[in-house]
Amino acid sequence: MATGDQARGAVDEQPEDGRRPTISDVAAHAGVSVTTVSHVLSGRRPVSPSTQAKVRRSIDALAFRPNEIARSMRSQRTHTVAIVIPNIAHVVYPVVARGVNDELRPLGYQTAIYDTDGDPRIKAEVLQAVTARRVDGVIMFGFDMTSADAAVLEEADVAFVNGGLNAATDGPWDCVRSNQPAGMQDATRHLVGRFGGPVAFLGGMPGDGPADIRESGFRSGMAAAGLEVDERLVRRVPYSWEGGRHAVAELLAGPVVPRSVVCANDLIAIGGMAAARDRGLDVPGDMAFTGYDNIEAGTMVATTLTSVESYPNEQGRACARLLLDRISRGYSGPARHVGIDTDLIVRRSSTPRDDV
Amino acid sequence: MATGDQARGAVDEQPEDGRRPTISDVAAHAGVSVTTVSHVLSGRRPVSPSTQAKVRRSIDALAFRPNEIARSMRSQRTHTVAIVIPNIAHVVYPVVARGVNDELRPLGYQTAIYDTDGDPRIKAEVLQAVTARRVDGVIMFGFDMTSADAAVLEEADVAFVNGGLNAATDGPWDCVRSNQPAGMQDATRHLVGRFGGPVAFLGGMPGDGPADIRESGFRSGMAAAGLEVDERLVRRVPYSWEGGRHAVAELLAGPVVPRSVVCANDLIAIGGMAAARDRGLDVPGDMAFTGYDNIEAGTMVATTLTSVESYPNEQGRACARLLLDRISRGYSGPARHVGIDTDLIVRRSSTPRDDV
DNA sequence: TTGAAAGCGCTACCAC
DNA sequence: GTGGTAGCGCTTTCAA
Repeated sequence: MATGDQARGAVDEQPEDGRRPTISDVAAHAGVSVTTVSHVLSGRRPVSPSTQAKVRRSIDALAFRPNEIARSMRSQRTHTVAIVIPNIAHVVYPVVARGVNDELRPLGYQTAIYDTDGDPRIKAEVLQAVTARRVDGVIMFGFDMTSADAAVLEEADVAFVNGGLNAATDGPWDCVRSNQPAGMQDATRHLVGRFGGPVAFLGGMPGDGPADIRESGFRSGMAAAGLEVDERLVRRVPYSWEGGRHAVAELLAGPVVPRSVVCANDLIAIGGMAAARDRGLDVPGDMAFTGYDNIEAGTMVATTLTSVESYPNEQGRACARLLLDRISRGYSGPARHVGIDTDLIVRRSSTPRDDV
Repeated sequence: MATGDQARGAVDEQPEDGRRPTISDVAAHAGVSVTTVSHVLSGRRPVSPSTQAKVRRSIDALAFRPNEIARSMRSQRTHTVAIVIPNIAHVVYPVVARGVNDELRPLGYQTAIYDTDGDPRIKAEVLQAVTARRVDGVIMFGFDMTSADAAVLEEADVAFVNGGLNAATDGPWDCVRSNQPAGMQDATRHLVGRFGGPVAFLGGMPGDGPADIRESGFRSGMAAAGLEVDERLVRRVPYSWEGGRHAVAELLAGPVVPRSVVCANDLIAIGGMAAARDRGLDVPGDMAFTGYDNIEAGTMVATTLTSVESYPNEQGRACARLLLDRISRGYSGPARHVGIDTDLIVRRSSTPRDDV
């Protein structure tokens, strides 16, 4: 059969000397200049069809792949974007990273994920590493970004976007923020509207996520509903199942038992529901709950959990778009701040039986 | 106060022309040759203390950071390792990535995570990209790696390790495998030993994870326990809560109701338990379950789930170590295959009440 | 103990 | 339509 020609085209004709073929190997093989090879590769200059064909044949024959490092060295572009996050094992960050990747890959950019383990020292190292490696842009997600961080990036002349956690005050750089106060407020009003008070708030520990911002959302939700906050029902606990379980157990032993419990994340809520159930309470009949993050586990528990969805994928995409504006669309205007709205996903933990 | 000197040392004295300082800027500033600067940086050649001091002062003054791209261009090493995974949003992969990172970072390597979205076309692209960017090594995790993949890597002369899914037959390259058959077998024997038959197996869909390998583990567990497999109780369902719920609902409507249910992952098990509970069954009183993966949700459900822990972090670390042997410790011997054992984490779903 | 200079593989400016 | 060649910023001979 006549399989010979095409098949042979892809075969490495070069003596295998361990060295990858370079552009000048191709030029020599095709009998043209490196300039010409470069131009058939880039298409930045017309090359006659016959020469093109020759060159392409040589490229195939030698299995030539341009060395991106050398390319970057000249062009000062790496077509790589770094996303720096505190902890890849945390629920939301992988989804954010996917969003970034989804937006970037079609445009020929690679996304490299860097994990700092929530350690500022490692963050600094990573920042040095990515700037030294000359990535085209950096997405800092889930950090309260400091001016020092920004200075490192600016000095290295690499574009960046900050996303994720709401900072006390956003710096003069591009930001993507989930509208968490509104999310908490929605949850609070929803719960109060359906079940009334007393209302408890189980917040996360400060420094381990957006603790304060969610509490303030709760408070404004209460204000909007015209209710006073009972400070005895406001607790800061670890962002964990155990934290929620413990807190609800304590509330149940306390002077005021809440009718509604607004939780700063789903783990707290799920733990809280478990504690309520352990004491023989019905959820939501005796005590209603909302969570935050809309994790999968919330759909798998006996009483499915009403939760705030913050669309981390979309947050990632938004970061990527802001960054692309700067690194490939030439935007160099003032910093932009984009907000991503949340949605309340209502499930059984806040749905009176009659409504089912 | 005498803060002047140190503070000023870190200040950029160079007129800000937008260009980052290079090694020759430092040389000029210090009044030495670039060679000397290079050697104080690398320590590969003795430099007189006074010269060293001069150079270091200039480095600080100019805030010089060596350009890693240029460095890589000469040295052909990037000190970057890529880990390629099918889906960063899947439970286990982030943990694997952390394991890799934990092992690599102390040695000065960066870990860049690449997500293929489970798409072989994207996998090929990523492989091309990663080799063109000349990473020092690649960890392919969670793929049934093909010889074609291996060929790409080998031709590019980049070291690699395959980890995660058990392939039908491992290729002639370094592999890290979780000992899944033994894990399933343990779970099966555990369940049978405590509750006996009939025993059901709810496996995942082929092509969407290690479906066959887990089923074969189940079968050998049954054989070890001296029980026949009732084929009516062996089902392949999606690796999801809904898949498990549906399957158990069907089993309950069928001719044989299982006493024990071995599930190929935790989602299936949790969904299955929900279905059992919906029909008024007690878990484990009427029907006992085991899962696989030991996800967090398994500790948050009403009846906590017995599950197989496969130590993905350790799998990642093992991959990293094998890779390091090749890229920095000069190992070039034959392919090595390392297995990571699993443990059965016993919880309430398989613990008779008396035992609690 | 120090320097000059030749590249690493590529792009782009100039020339023809 | 095509080619020569000067760098990108660094490391590493070779020479002093």
